[in-house]
Amino acid sequence: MPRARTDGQAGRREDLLRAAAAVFAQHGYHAATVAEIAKGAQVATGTFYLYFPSKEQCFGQLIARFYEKVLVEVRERRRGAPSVAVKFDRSVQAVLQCFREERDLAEIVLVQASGATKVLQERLGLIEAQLVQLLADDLAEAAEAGFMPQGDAALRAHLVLGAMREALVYELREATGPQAADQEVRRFLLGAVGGLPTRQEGGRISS
Amino acid sequence: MPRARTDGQAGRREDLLRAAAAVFAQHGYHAATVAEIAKGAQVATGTFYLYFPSKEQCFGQLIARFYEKVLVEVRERRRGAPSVAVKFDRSVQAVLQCFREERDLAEIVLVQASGATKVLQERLGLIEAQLVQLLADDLAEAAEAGFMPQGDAALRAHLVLGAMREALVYELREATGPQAADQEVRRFLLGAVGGLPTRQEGGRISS
Amino acid sequence: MPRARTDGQAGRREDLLRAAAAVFAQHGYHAATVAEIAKGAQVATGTFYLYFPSKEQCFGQLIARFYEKVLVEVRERRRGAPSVAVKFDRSVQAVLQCFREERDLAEIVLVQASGATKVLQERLGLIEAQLVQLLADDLAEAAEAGFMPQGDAALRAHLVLGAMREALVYELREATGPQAADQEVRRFLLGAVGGLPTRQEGGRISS
Amino acid sequence: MPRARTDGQAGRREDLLRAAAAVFAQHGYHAATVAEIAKGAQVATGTFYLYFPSKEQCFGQLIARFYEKVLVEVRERRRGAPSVAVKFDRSVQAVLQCFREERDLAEIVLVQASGATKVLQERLGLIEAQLVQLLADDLAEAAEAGFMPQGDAALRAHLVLGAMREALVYELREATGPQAADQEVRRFLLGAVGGLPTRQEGGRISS
DNA sequence: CATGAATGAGCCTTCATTCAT
DNA sequence: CATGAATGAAGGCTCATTCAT
Repeated sequence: MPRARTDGQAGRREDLLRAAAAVFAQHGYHAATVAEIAKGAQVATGTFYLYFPSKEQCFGQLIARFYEKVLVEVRERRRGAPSVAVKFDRSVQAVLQCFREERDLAEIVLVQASGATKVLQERLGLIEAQLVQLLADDLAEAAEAGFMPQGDAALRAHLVLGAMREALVYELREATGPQAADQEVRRFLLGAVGGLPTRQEGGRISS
Repeated sequence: MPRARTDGQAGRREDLLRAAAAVFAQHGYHAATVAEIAKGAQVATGTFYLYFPSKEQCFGQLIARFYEKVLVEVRERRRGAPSVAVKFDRSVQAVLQCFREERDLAEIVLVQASGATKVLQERLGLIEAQLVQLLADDLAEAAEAGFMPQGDAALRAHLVLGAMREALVYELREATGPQAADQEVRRFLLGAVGGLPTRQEGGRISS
Repeated sequence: MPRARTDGQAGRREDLLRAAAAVFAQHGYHAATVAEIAKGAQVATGTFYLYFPSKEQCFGQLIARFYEKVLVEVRERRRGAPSVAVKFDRSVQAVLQCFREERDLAEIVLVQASGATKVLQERLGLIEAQLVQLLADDLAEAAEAGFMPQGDAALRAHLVLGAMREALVYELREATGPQAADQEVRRFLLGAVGGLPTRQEGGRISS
Repeated sequence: MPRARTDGQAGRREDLLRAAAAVFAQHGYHAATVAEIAKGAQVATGTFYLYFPSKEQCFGQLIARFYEKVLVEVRERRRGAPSVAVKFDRSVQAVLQCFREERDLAEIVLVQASGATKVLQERLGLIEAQLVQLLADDLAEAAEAGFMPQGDAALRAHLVLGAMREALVYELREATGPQAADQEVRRFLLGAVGGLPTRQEGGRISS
């Protein structure tokens, strides 16, 4: 019996994804049960399987969907940047912002994902690699331009990502005000990366 | 029938911890089974429970034991450092080294731990906090001394830790030569942290 | 939205029965899903229940309809047979022919039916009993006439049916030419039954 | 907690097989639940999986074990038969006897097996093929010797098997006295197969 | 101390059936 | 009549944990 949706317009699928995000974020991949997700979306257990082939795929789609949105946002923001430094800085800002806007998904991607299936981890790895690539390109370009010594750009990109990840987790855990953090993180990363000059961006970076 | 231990002197407990590290590292917390751990230690399943109250506790002890060893090593290395910068640099080096020496435990602490129980995550968080504290103290001191702008030292410490974590994971995954990476990571972090002068340490940092 | 029927005149019900026969034949009673049957008939799942009270009943009707057609055919062919032997032989031929004409239904009745519900098995048993009865009557009559020793005619009829069943299944599986098989089966059964003389029927039996 | 076995000597595995045979025989493959089998063997559900990898495999082993015993018995009985006819007759008798001795397994192999998985059906088919082969060899030999017209020996063997199967099912259902049936079936089959002379065997066959 | 067979709660997943549209 | 999304009971299977030996 197809019970009418409480909500006006959004679909069952969205309800389920929302509920899934909440449950996965709170309990982690394994402790989360399909039953609870379904309950959170106010549907029967079986309904979950009308929209997702499995719990694993649901988790995977949640991650993919979000991370791809991040990538889109990052690429958008980078467009037309006047310099490598700005491009890099904007990428960082875009990532931070995206994650901040979605607490549950941030928790899932940053913390819980590693506890999931191997398949899932690989899937996430593939997407993450794209972001790493963008950052690595910038860093390679910057090194080329003499802003920093030559070196393993990929490793550097990972370092940047790692720092951002931890910053976000820190915010998630400590509920620190994002604005203050933002400045810190950007300064930290720009410094780490060789003191690239980005004076004109957002103004406040120039310490 | 108490089967004679293969090894000369170490105890059952150590066998089990070793086996547990291997199994947890390979499969992650959830996919690891007590049966496989016991098998790896050449003991019966029940024997596992003679040495650990539960799978969860076993995992916890594994993490705690290792991370505390890291802390000890870090504190040791910091003793008698001529400056904040050196103290900080030495801390970073100590951490990197410790994790590199124990691939399985590194994998567990850095990657698999987040997939475990909430209890376990909190336990790990508590220990990690001590390391963060050390780094944060250094960074606060450095800021005090004018080496870098004042700011949220704890956040900065987390950034440092995040970068290190990712560097190690990168090494774990890509099997990069550690030595090259080491230089990169140290330079990255020292740059990030304000260009602290550490010329005399290890020599090779001066780009 | 009542989608127009593809076929010219036959009803939804027939479409469903046809689709059901195909699906049941391919997957067996349990592995067959109502959804797939409906899909095969190009109808919505719910529509299935407009024509059948349940999956079980659908299967039952499929069997009953077909087997009753077999009975009708058998009775028809027996009419006016010059002797018991001919009557018997004609019955056998009729059964073989009917099953051969409907591969799907043959598969269902001969092979898949036994995997179904108890209720269904009983239902099939009841119908089958009618065919057994005809054969048993012939055999009893033949014994009466001295063509074969007295004995359990019902058992003999079952033996005949069993042999026919297996012959058909053999054909179904091995895709043997039916014509050759036909001779074998008839000879086998007539021999088994006491060498009843049926020279004039179909001609080719006389070895 | 390993509860002591009630029975004196037989193993858990046997208990489970016995219980499984009973449950499968009564309900068929699909309607049978592992829970009920376990209950029948007075063990917990999980215990079932200590002895069988799956419900499907359990069913498969049940069938295989029994049918192979049948084959062994048949081969044994055939040894040293003075003629093809006797060899054939003994085979039939051996099969009938084996099935009669194990009602549950007979029900499973003869009736319920076709409702099971495709994998299982193939497995059964493979074993059955061996029995068919033996019979086919006899029939080919008999044809060679001129006792019956040349023809498709494999088909004939299937006919024989089909008749036997149905006879057994008939007995299973009607609870007829086996002794009377035995004579009928043997006479039926020997007649079917060309009136092979087996006077000396069991004496009573000579009609 | 050691063993390992046994336990049983718990979870993912399927699918016949219903009913609001 | 037709639709097909929704339901939810039911069952196979896993594995941390226990305990009689």
